[in-house]
Amino acid sequence: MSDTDLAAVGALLGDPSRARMLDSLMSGRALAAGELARVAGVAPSTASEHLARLLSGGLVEVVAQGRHRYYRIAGPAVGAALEALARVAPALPVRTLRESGHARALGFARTCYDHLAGRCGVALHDALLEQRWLSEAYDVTPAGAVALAGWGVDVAAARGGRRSFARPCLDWTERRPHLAGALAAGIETALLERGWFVRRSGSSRALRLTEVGRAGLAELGCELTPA
Amino acid sequence: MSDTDLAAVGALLGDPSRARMLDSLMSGRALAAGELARVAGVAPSTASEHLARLLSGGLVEVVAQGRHRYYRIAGPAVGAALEALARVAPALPVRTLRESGHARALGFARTCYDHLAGRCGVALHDALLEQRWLSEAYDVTPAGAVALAGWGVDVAAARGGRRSFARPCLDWTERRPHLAGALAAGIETALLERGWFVRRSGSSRALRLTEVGRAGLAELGCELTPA
DNA sequence: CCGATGCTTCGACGCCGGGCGAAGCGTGCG
DNA sequence: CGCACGCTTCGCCCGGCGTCGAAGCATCGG
Repeated sequence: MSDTDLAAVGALLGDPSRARMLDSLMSGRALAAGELARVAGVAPSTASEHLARLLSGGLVEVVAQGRHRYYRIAGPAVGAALEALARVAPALPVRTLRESGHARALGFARTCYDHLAGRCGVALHDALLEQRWLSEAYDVTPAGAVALAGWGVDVAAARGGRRSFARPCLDWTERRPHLAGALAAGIETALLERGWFVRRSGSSRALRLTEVGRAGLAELGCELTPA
Repeated sequence: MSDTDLAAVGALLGDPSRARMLDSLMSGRALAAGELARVAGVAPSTASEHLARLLSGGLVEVVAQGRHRYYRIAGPAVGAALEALARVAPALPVRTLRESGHARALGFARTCYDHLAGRCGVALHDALLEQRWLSEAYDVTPAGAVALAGWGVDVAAARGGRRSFARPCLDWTERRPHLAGALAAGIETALLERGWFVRRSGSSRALRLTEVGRAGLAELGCELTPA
């Protein structure tokens, strides 16, 4: 009847527990089954069944390490689909102060699969173009190559893979583009490495901008409202 | 707990009946509730409930016309999400000869939300670049503007909207890009208008290449295996 | 080796939601 | 004006799936 089984993958995403797990994994990190059980708020046994389903559905992949099994998003296509879906999903009404704080933090800086998003992500995107580190065709300029290398970004490696090098990705909170693609992933890694951002404890995707990071972004000409 | 309600959208897509409805609507056309009930294979009452859910979830919108209510995909963002999801969804094992024929037809030519996809879509994409109607940055060249105007494509209108003008979109059967965006939608409309393609009866998305269309594509340098 | 830890499998339970037919409501045709 | 038609709402049934705890397997530490 149908060509692809849209319903099957939809059903996988349709369960709140599984959705929370996937949302956590959208940080780009691989998480152990136990941690995923905790973020989903279910018993380990329940989480295990969910993960088995996600696995056989091809949405996540697993790597066994010792007595832990680490799960992660199966590939860029899955990440892209989740991004696209999140853009459609309506924002939940904010209920508690805690959630409100969390939402504000997400709007300011978060990871989007494996790259930087939120107001910081958009600001960085704009700055990279403004400073001509990136051309309008989203290619790295000679000046940009030097500067990015100074940040510890391996531009050549980002260009190597099959994954798209760099592209704009519409930010679902800002409604303006941030940078996505292999290069964006490399930049994200480098900025975490350099301590410009740290992952907020207790939240899977929210990031905190450090003083070092704020100074670094300011040097690029990024204007950021405090938080 | 969560920022967006991924699960809510997923649950909407997770039901086979709703998925079939959405798949039909991915043709870009608006369909009446009764037709959607038929393609989903459920009673009108059941279909009505599904449509009410899709409506309140913001995935479809409705326009009342006489005693019919026509439903269609709510917007480009929803279409993009469904496309991205279809790329993740595994192809179902083909069970019947009829389905096999259908699958072959889909692989050859189909609509992807509102533009041309499948082998024909990829061939057209390649030809547009090859003939330099489109630049490598996916902008229409002067020669392309003239030629497309001859097809009846309103290039200026496509450029006007907020929607992206033209961009590559990875084809999930060919694993090579076809053309998407406002321009692609205009081209699709023009080619249907000119009778290069006709919608296959009984299938929502599959297209049949006419003799006129085959000749036209050949003139562009498209090489197409028979079917 | 034996216990602790992390994860999965199994069995049982409960509930949500998809299914239908009948009835209600609005529109269009004769 | 009244019947026919398209669609939705309502009440009901039932199957599927998410949930947990207990038990079964691996791996690591002593």
